[in-house]
Amino acid sequence: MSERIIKAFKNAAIEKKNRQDYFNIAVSVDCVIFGYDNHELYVLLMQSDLEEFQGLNSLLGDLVRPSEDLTEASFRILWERTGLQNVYLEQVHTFGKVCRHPSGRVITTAYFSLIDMQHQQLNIAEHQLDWYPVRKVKRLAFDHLEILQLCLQQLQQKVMERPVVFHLLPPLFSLRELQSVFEAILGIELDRRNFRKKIAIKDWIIDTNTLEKEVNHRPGKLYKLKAGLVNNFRPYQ
Amino acid sequence: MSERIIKAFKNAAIEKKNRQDYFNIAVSVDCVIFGYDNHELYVLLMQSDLEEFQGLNSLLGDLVRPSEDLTEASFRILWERTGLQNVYLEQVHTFGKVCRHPSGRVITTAYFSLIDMQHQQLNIAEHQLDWYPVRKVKRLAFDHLEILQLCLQQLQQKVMERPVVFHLLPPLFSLRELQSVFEAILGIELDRRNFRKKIAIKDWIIDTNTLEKEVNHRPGKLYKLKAGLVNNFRPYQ
DNA sequence: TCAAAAGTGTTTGAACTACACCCATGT
DNA sequence: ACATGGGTGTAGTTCAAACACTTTTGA
Repeated sequence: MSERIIKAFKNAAIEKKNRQDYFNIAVSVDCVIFGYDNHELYVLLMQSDLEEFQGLNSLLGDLVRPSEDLTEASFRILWERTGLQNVYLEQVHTFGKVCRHPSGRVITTAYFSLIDMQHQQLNIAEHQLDWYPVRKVKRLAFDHLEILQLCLQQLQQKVMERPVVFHLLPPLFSLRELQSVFEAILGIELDRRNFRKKIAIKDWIIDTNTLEKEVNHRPGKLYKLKAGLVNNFRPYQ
Repeated sequence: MSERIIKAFKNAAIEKKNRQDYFNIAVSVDCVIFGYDNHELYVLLMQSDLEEFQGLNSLLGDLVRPSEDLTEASFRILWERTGLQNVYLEQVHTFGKVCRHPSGRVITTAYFSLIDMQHQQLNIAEHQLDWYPVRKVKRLAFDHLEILQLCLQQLQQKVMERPVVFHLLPPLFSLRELQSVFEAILGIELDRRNFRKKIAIKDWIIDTNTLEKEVNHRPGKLYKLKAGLVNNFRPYQ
């Protein structure tokens, strides 16, 4: 099998290499799991158990098994570490520097994921996971800080173009909450009236004719995401 | 070394796997090399030498060596197959389906590249390469058609935002040529006056105070790309 | 009645679209 | 002189930003 792969690539002016050489790269995926709560964007991190990175946090990642697709591996990691299924995942970039992992050659494909951290029950304690405000994350193991930053940047770029933020919110949400999510992601304040106009134009949400409850001010209308706008299991664009 | 990698990933609820299992994924890169000539966008393809895909073309790709970065691998392929150096490369996506390669498990990271096909001398004949109009490519080996389409889409999305098209042109070019490149990439016609206004606003190019020569009509002014706008060797965004 | 957030419209400048005529050069 | 593309401006429209007051509810 693997001899076939090497043969299949023999065509160019490459040197002959033996099996050992070509199958010496491990493949992993790392998931940047974003959550939102109370005007703040969070990322789910675990404690690195690598001695080189003692005391540092890292993203949730794992080696990809030969029998699973890259996306399957990401869904598996989310499932194994958090118990979540049916989450939104989007591939961002593959990091392939020779020395990015201290134990050997590992390339990793980064995905970001958006989840409703208030209403999904995570097995957080069980796996030593914790939510950290993205703003405050200054150091991570490996090149994970770089990965986090690129995923955030990607999220920022897409957030106004496509209806993705709704994965961070419960099924029913107020416009105030929605605006707050945008502000947390973009790191800027938005004008309420202009924001509402923009959202109205996008035609992403539906007025449910219900109101917020248990809130000590005038309750806002609750909206829901329009059906059919999101493909959860779309591995790319 | 590789035992260390497996150990390094032991933390989660993964099953113990032996080395064989984890190092059974090969890693390759595939390059979508775009060129422009005479109102048409081209892509550089080679004949697939895999029996499963006899008669079909494929992108230029190769296995990544354990000792080289992912980007280095792409530059190497470009260099080995075309003799080109210093080209513009941008990572697009990593394709990781289990069955995408008939000979075994190979994940591949796709890059696109933009080169000035009129003025760069390629070793085309030597490697059975050829330029094909992107519009006309209907079938390719592996999942390479999908890769090509995604790269084109990415190029289309970026082309108005960032000064990348200039890599498809010689150092000096007329506005007519520039517009033509945009039209070829986007597959639409543009209004000349509006296009010029838009480009003027971007502040990407400089009037060189020279004129086209050997043209049987009124010669256009020649422009050049403003210095400092492009990082060639930027592996992502 | 107060605090806190909900809800709502108008004005201005910038950018985008559509569109037509004269100009410079080679043959 | 003519054919070919080079070069330019204006009017109408759409989009983004700035900005303030009234309303509803709970305490």
